[in-house]
Order: sequence, then C-alpha cells, then structure tokens
Amino acid sequence: MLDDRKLAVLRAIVTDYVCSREPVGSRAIVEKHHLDVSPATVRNDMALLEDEGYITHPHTSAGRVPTDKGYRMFVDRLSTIKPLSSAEKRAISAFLTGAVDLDDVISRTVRLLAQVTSQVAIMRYPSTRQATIKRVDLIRLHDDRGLLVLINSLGKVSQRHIDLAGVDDDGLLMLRDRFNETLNGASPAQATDRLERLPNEVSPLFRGQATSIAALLMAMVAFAGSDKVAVAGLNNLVQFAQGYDAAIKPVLDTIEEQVVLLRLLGEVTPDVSVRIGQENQHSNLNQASVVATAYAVDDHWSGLGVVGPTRMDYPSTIASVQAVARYVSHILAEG
Amino acid sequence: MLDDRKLAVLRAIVTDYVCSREPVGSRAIVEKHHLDVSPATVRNDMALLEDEGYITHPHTSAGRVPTDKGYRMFVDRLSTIKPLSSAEKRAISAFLTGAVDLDDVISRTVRLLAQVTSQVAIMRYPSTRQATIKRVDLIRLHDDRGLLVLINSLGKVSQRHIDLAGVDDDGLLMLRDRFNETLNGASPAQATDRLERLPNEVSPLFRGQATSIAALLMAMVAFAGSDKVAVAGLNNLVQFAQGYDAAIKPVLDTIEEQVVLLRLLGEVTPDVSVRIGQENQHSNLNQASVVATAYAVDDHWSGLGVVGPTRMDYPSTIASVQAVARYVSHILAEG
DNA sequence: TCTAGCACTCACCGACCCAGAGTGCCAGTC
DNA sequence: GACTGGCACTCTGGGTCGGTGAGTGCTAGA
Repeated sequence: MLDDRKLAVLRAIVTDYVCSREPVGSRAIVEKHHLDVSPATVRNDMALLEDEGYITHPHTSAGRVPTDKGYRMFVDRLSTIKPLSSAEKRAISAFLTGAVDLDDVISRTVRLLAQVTSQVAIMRYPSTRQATIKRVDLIRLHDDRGLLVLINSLGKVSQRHIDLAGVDDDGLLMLRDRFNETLNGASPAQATDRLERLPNEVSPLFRGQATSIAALLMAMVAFAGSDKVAVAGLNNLVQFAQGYDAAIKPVLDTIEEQVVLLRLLGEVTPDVSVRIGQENQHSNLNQASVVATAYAVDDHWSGLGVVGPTRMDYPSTIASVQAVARYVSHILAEG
Repeated sequence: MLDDRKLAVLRAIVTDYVCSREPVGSRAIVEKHHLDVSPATVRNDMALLEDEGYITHPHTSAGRVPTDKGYRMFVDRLSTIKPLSSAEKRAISAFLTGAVDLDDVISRTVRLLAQVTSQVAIMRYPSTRQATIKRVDLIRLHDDRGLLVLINSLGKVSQRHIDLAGVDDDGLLMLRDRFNETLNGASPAQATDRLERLPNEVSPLFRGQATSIAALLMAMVAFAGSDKVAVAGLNNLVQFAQGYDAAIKPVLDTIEEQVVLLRLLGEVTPDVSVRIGQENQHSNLNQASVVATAYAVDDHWSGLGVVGPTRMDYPSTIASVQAVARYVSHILAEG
C-alpha cells in the first residue's frame, strides 16, 4: 500500500517540516530530495498519504504537515539514529565526570541534556528502594532541636528535623548506636520490620523518643526518594511556542506540577521511548512529544528524557537521550 | 510642582493600568476615581506628568501608561501596603509548618510565594558561613567507593563521593573520629585552619587519605551552600508575556542561568526592595520588576522574592513577600 | 485655575483586491 | 498502469482604503 516512494515522500515531508517549520509543498520535495518524478506524481502520493492519515494540510492551498501518525511512522520505520560526533561524546563525558555527589550528577546531567538537545530536559531522581541503610545519625543542633540523618548505600542522604526535649547527650549517643546496630545493612523492608520492634527493646526511659524516631525513619525509608524531578532548559520552551504562546502554558503547568512527569518517567524502559502528541495520556502534553529512557543506578532503573514540540528532530534527540543515559549510568556505576 | 491632584491622577493611572492592562484615558479616570474635575483638567495634569517623565503614551490617540519612574513614585509615595487577610496568614503558616527539613522548608516557601503572588518566586538557600560544624561522617558505600558527609549547625547536610582505596574499616573509623574531634563546633575559618594542620598529625599510613579528605572538607566548608536558588511558579510567566512572547525569553534565560538571581538575592536587606524595569542592572530584566527581601536564618540573612512584569500589583506583592519572609524566618528559628 | 468645545491624530477594523503558492483533476504519453 | 504537463481552483498573506472611535492638545471663556 505504501511503496518506497511514498515513504520517501513522507520522510521528506517530516525532515523538511522539522527544519523549516513551514508546510512543505510537492515541488520543494522533488527539488530538494532528488526524487526523479514530477511534482504531480508527488501530489498523488501525498493525497494517498493524507487519506491514510499520515499527513494533513492546514488549508487547501498550503503544503503538507505531518500528523502524529506521520511522525510515528517516521520514528518507527523511516529514521536512523544519528550517532553523536566524537566531540559531543567527549563533551558529555568531561562534563559529567566533574560531578562531586549524586545531586551534582543529576543537576549536571539534566543541564547537559537540555543543552545538547535544545529542549526541556527532565530527570527523575534514582529510586532508593533497592538501597540498603548505611548509617543513621542523630545530632543535636541547638538546645532541643535535633537532626536525624539517614544515609543509604546509593550515597543518598536524607534528613528530618526532630525534637530532642528530655534527651541528654548520653541518651542521644545510646539511641544513635542502637538504631545503627539495628539498621546497618538493612533493606527497606527489613528496616521497617526491625523499626517496629525496636522501641519495645530500649529502656522505658527513652521509649517515647525511640518511638518517634522509629516512625520518622520508617517514613524516610518508605519515601523512595524518587518522587522528585530535576528540570532544565526551560528557556528552550520559547522556540517551542514559536509566536503562539498558548501552546507553552499547558507544558509549563505540567512541569510545575511534577506529578505527571513522575508518572511519565516511571514508565520508561532501557529502550528509548517516544510519545508523540496525542499518544501522551495527559492532555497538557497533546501538543508535545516526550523522548525518554531509563538510566541505571546499581541494579535499578530511573527515567530521564526531554519534552519538546512534536515537530522535533527525532533522530538527533533520540541519539542524545540515549547517549546521556548511558554516560550517566556509567558515571553512577563507577562513582 | 506635583500637587495632590496630580499625584492622585498618577495613582489612578497606575492602579487602573495594572488591573486592565490597557492605556488609561482622562475620562475613565474622572469617572472611576471621583475626582471632581473635568477630563480636560486631568488632561492638563497628564501632560505635565508626561513632561516630568512619570507617564507616557504609546501613540497620540492612546491613553497613558506609567513609566518606570511613574511606578517608582507610586511605590515610594502613593501606595500603602495591603495587609494580608487572616485566611491568607493562616494558609501560609499551615503550609510552612508541615515542612520536614531545611530543603523542604525552602521548596514549600518558594511554591507558596509563587502561588500567593501569581508570579515567579525565587529563594536563595541560606548561607552556611555562620554555621558551625556538627558532624563529619565517612562511610563505605561499596568496595572502594565512599561518601564523606558534613553536617552543620543549620541542619544542612553536604556530601562528596570519595575514593577509599587502601583504607580498611579500622582506618576508616580512626579517620572519622579524628576529623570529628578536630572539627566539632568549628566555624568555617577555624575549620580551614585546623584542616591544614591535621594531615601532618595522623599516622603516615593514612596521611595520603587524610590529606585528600581534608582538601574535600575545606572545599565543602568554603562553599557556603548559598549559591543555589529555588524557583517556582514559572507557569505564571505566561501571563507576563500576554500574547507577546519575546518578553519572556530574557527572563527565562536569566532564571536558567541562576547567577544573576544569586547576585540579585545577595543584595537584599530586611526591608523589602523593589527594582523596577530599567533599575535592574541586568538588561534581561529591563522589562521586569523584582520585589525581594531577606529572611533570617539564625544570625544570618538570605534573600527571597518574586520576579514579574513591571505592570504588577506592587502593594499586594510587597505585602506577600514581606509576610512570607517573616513566616519562614520564624519557622527556621524554631525548627 | 478650571472647563467646554473643537479640531486633530492615530490605532483598529472590516472590506477589498492581488499575487503567489499549492492543490486536484484530467487528458495525454510512455 | 504509472507518470506527467497543463490548467482551473482555492486559499493565505500582504497591501490599500475609508470609516469609526477613543483620546489628545489647544484655545477661548467662565
């Protein structure tokens, strides 16, 4: 039904439209893409492509524009992923290896991705579900104000303010050591289990404090830490709008809310996934495309990707997202 | 030179323009603001206000629009800060008291401020220059990969990845205890001083590691932690543009860069400062106004505020910024 | 000092036309 | 049967042209 030439025409329409942002006509196609046929033939092909729903035209006398289905076909069958230049690879690698801790890796990654794709980059923090507990610390900051700190095997540090009224310094040390003994090396499930029993095993003098600390720790352990999304490259949204700023509002709303992004980045796999326009469940993103993939943190995966206009350069974007995900997995693996 | 009526005219122009977003004419002023004079009289006043540079008009037959100088006069002499309603106060207080740690306080504050002002809110992280060191921790995550953690009296936790090759568990404990003894309670200046001497005082076996740890800690201490800005409410930028999206590009660029925001928020005092349009040194913000103030963290100050169009509701915005700064200072003081 | 009146200016809006780009279709050719 | 050249058609975008209305500046008079 769709012979090679028709597919070539579709490919030409997508690539030309992506770079010119203007509906593309039959003559432009034969001229730029060296199809050895006449514009009339291309027109016939285009009429058929339109019947099939791959392209459309904004008005009678305009050229053709790809539909979501057209982009989908392009991504699935017509494009080849552009490998990154070695200069780009070096830049990525150099930029990421300078990171000093987990937060810094993430912040650098997302900025990098925004820059290389010229789009809005998003990255979910790694989940700590697989991580084991490495250290619990209990610190008096100021009179009765204390800080409870939890460090896990991923190097993620979380903390909570805590009230230390009625606990002297010896008690503090005792509680700290007790919690450390109990939790060292524990998985989240084990930790919850042990934390439930622990308060009953300490001296009644400190039972109240131990209970509240245990409750806080359970909350910290349960909170996987991955419900946070780093975002960069929002200034690239302006090119998205292209003089029509109603389009950027829903995207900005979505980014501000985070919860949609979390779900989006929670569904990724190590393959690069591309969601085009209406394929996005969330209606705010119906004018946008999301290219995402997973990066590895120890034995676990988390998501990263970009959000841009459906009219985006898919081959380059896919290549960049993939490359950045690989590099960041690598960096996280070797520390 | 500017009698009471002329000032009233200016006030009327500013308030009407802020809410209608359209140039305001002489008749509208006399009707809405009950000045007991004729439109012609107001026109004479407007001509004078224009000579003095307080207002301008986009074209001959249009109404008047305030200039930056006009807004400045309005803010300095013509407006009274609207107190917040008690419902607003309760909402602010309730939202902030739920925070679990320092990061959470900041993230909640900035989201809150964006919401109550319907503008882009920015907040600089507290400086840790005044904080003393509470704890140093050294943890083995995985083979030779380690984590160095520093906790200060503000409850701020910073961490760095570190290579632990050649250090056994006993050595790790020894180093940790040694660093803790040396640094406990130290101010940044003291810490740097002591860290320079420490490597020479440990066993030669661990001198190499001690040196690199000391170097890392010095960097962490020197890094005041305040060179980070939290941002929220970017979706409010759309109303900023108001159909003219070239205006939001420079603002987005500035926010993405952070460095300008840092300087901006580094200059604030406990009084609310208002920078209107051209008064902002940075040319990207020449179309914007920045309302900012300082919030207190222990004995130190850091900045917070909003960025919006010069055409903003200054009295409400100033009141909100001030109120939020007070509440967050309060929350941070009592923990 | 204020006001009423009047002429003037200019953006905005709709109507109109034109040029140009692009299409769809059809008859003819290979 | 597939392709092509030609042609009529459609529609956008830009430009021109008045009319309208809001708003002004100025002047003479209260």
